[in-house]
Amino acid sequence: MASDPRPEVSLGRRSPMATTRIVVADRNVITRVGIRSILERNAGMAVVAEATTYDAVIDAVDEHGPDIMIIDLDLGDDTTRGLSLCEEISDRYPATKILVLANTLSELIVIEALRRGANGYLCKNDLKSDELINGVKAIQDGDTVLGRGVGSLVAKGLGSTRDKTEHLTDRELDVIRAISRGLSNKQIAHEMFISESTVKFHIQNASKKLNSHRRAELVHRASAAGLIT
Amino acid sequence: MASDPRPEVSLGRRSPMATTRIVVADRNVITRVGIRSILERNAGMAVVAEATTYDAVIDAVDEHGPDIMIIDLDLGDDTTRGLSLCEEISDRYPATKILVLANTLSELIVIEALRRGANGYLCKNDLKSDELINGVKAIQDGDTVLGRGVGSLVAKGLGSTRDKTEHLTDRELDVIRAISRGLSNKQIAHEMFISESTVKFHIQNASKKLNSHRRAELVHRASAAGLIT
DNA sequence: TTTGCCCCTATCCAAACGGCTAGGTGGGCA
DNA sequence: TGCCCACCTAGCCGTTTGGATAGGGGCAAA
Repeated sequence: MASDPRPEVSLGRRSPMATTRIVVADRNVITRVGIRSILERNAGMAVVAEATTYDAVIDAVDEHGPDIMIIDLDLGDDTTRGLSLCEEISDRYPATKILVLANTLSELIVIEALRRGANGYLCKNDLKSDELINGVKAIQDGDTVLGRGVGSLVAKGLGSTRDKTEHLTDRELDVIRAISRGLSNKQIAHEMFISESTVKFHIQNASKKLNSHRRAELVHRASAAGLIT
Repeated sequence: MASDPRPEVSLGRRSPMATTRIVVADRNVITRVGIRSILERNAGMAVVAEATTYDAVIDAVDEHGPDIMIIDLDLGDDTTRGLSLCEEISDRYPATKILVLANTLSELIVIEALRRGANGYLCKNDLKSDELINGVKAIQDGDTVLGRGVGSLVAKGLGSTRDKTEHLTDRELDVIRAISRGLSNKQIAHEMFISESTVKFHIQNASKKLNSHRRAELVHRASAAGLIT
């Protein structure tokens, strides 16, 4: 809990004696405790609050105005809300840097997160302790940090996917979710009160965006991207 | 690679009142550190080793013969190997209890894990610290522990799904993976050196087992069950 | 006001799919 | 030895798709 004040070297560019105040948002205790332990082994970092829901994140930031916000986008059942959260925080508290700490690596999400104000994106899997610590430091220094694999993924997709990816629209997502439940176009049309043609239209558009040619692939990609559950 | 930066306490031989010796297997440092912190806040529990790969788990168990093995099935890219691991450990070291600590809640995986020798299944999401600690204690006492939500899920599925679920066979999984890549039956047939009929055959069988009627749904269910990535 | 996006609809056709029945092979286990 | 099971193949038929093309209406930002 209490950070042990080990006199570490490299106070770097930051002003001496300044503690980096961090808020951690993750629905998973184990992860929260883990992050806290790793960071607080490091002089000058203190986790001042933990949050487990979207609303709690807002409250925590309001209350503590932290230097860094470490957040797992997947707090509830909807990653999209996590993204909005990035936007809201970076709008209202430009001084608070945001580090996304994700379970999965998805190009779509990375790009969206960065567009909405995230300053870094690390993937929990195979992350090393010092990568986390250095990432936090770098972000505080104003850098943008993309973890191993993340950077290349984004770079690779910048030319090709980025322009056409953007978002899937709400209707497109609805349709994909319906497809994942095994419904036919006719059934989806009936359920959504639209014509079968429209269903096909949405599917075609979503397919172009996710670069797939079969509904099964579409579902898989959307699923892998965390867009559907 | 280099494991934890904290010095381990070696306690010599196990005395009657000895500590519970625990091995933690998870590819995620944050999680490993978190589990260690939570457990070691508790007198009488010591994490004696950490492992990040399937092979390392075997080595660790060989070397330490722990009382409890806490494992995330999803160590590599193949959950199935995690399941085999449960089987191997519980065969070779019946005294070592196995607690599965999963990211996702999947009926199929829970049942498989239990059948293969796991003594408990907790879901990391929304898990509380004391649930973890109490779970470990209960398992050491010989109980089987199913976390909140897990138990009811299994119970609900016992009559319906269990008999027909069984396993998907290797070929069935191969086919599903191919489908998720957007391949047509013809393409899959070509890729797997079998006839289109056979592809359809595997799909039909897999569909019955996962109770789906459309390949898109099949992919989604397999994906949700962690059977494909 | 123009532009752009999202949403909706339509029709056409070849290809793919699902659901079925009815077989054949080889390995492992009782 | 016989049975079970994973695996493989075949053909049929109606339905569902993918892909393309060609529109119209509404709403908001530029």
